[in-house]
Amino acid sequence: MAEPTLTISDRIQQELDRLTRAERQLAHSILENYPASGLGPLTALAKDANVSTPTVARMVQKLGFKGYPEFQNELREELKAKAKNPIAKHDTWTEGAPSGHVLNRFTDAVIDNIRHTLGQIEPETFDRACALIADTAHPLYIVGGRITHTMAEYLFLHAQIIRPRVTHIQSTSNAWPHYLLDVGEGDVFVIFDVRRYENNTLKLAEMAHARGAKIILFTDQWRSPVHSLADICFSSRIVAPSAWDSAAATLLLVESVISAMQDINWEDTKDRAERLEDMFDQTRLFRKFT
Amino acid sequence: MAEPTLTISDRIQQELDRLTRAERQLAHSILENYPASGLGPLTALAKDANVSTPTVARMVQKLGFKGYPEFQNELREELKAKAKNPIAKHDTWTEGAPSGHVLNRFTDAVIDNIRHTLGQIEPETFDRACALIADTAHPLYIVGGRITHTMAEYLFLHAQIIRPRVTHIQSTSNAWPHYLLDVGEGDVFVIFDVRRYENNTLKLAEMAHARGAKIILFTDQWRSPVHSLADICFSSRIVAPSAWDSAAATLLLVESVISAMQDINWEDTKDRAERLEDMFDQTRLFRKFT
DNA sequence: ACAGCGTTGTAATAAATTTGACATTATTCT
DNA sequence: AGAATAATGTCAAATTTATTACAACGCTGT
Repeated sequence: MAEPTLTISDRIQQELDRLTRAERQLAHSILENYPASGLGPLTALAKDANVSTPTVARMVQKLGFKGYPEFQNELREELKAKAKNPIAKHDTWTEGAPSGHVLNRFTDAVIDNIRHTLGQIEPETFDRACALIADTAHPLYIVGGRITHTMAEYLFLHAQIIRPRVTHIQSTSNAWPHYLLDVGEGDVFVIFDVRRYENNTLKLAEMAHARGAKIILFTDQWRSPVHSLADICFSSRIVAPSAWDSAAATLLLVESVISAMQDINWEDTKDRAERLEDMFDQTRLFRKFT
Repeated sequence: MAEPTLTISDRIQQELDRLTRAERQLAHSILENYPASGLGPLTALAKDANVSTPTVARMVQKLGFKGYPEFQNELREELKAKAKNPIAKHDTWTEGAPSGHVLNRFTDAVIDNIRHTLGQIEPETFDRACALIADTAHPLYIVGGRITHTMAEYLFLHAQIIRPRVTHIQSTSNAWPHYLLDVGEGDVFVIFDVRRYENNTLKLAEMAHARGAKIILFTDQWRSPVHSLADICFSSRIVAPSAWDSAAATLLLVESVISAMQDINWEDTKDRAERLEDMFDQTRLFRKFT
């Protein structure tokens, strides 16, 4: 399908010469605040341009639309496309694969999720969360559920290098109450809970909250019930062309948190990472070369 | 005049908790294509969000507008203001954060990684890999290392729903040789191995290869030594503005594989997923509503 | 100057959108 | 488990909005 790629703005400018006096007046009024003015009621647009309503109706028909509503519809489509576009300039991500291929469809969805997720985050909130997570004055607990424990563990594995006193709890394990024994005022909990919200996770959050712990929640756009207990809540978009959800946007947030954490405690982190390297050397766990 | 500088989008997000189910559904629909969808007729918006028209009317009143037209009016004002604003907003992902903020820098890197990663994949190779992974005629083994076992487990958790005979092996566990006892000709191994390539993983791959297993490798752009044994190799870009690497592109591939797998075995998957739901219902592990 | 034609506005009509009243359904609390 | 309450949808009335018909105006050329 060959996209016209001709915006209404373009079309109006093209026709400008063929338009009559009142119509030109109107055209300029539309272009003045494009596309906002065209999206209001016909009456308002006419008054704005100091022309009569039928002039508006006639002009949109001259431009090839059946009526004003159809004209507005296309304006809105344009707006939608514009919002999507900055990133979607890639027709296909994988060369040689049709745009309907899983890889392309899935990647589109993930990029979209990322954009929406990031768009909803206030940088101050994010910074505050990172400061809390990086604060070594309080123990850090990381909690995940059935699927999300993978994200929790990913965070844990890195947090463990960056700072001491980090614990990973799986809410699906029935041993989780044990961990709460030592929890006190001001301890920090990072909790992951996405769709198919888990009862165990909620109970755990309630108990942690009752003990005065601060809760940072990573959830989806519909928000886990834990969010009412959370001090800070990040909701990622997780929709994907699949029977299951995508964790990609969540992972991006987690990795950003890790990156921010290490910047906060850089001296410590460097030191700890070096000591870790030494220990790895002694265990011969990794290959020295290649 | 003190401008509130609070966009409707902000206000909706702020109120999100106080909104009811149908209203939240609607709110998400508005934010999905913001502000385009809110500028159409109330009727269309309601249909889009699968709620009734009065729900829309009620919500905009809850947000403090006299009626839908007034709501639209403010949306248009917002749009005008945005268009007038000399700073082109959309070069940062998180509004309000400077382009040097971790979130923006990290996201840029991840999108770039995704682009590079996808650009190097041949769709035929990908399809072949998915066919192998989905083929229930052979057992499937999924192997991960120190950090990558989180990706391995993510794949495992989903693969387990989609097909039988899936096993997750952590190469860092010293029990991994046990798993190789039963491995035979044609078994399929999915192996994750990224920088700081692990000796255990390589040994495991060698033994699996010696037994005639097929190996599908997920590695980074520098390629794990396992790649010489692999039938299929995917290398993701993993560079990030951080002391550690980003797994986001790898996760995207994994999720795409999951999506493709389920399409291949859809009948089976559906059946298995339903049975799983039943079992979940019986365990009361998840919340039924909200 | 005035006939003719194209342009524009006024007013009435038709169509649509929005809002309000009420019944039904879901949820919460006891 | 059942009553009370809140949420949601259906339907109809009211309002707004778009369109059409027609009259007035102004320009152009003879």
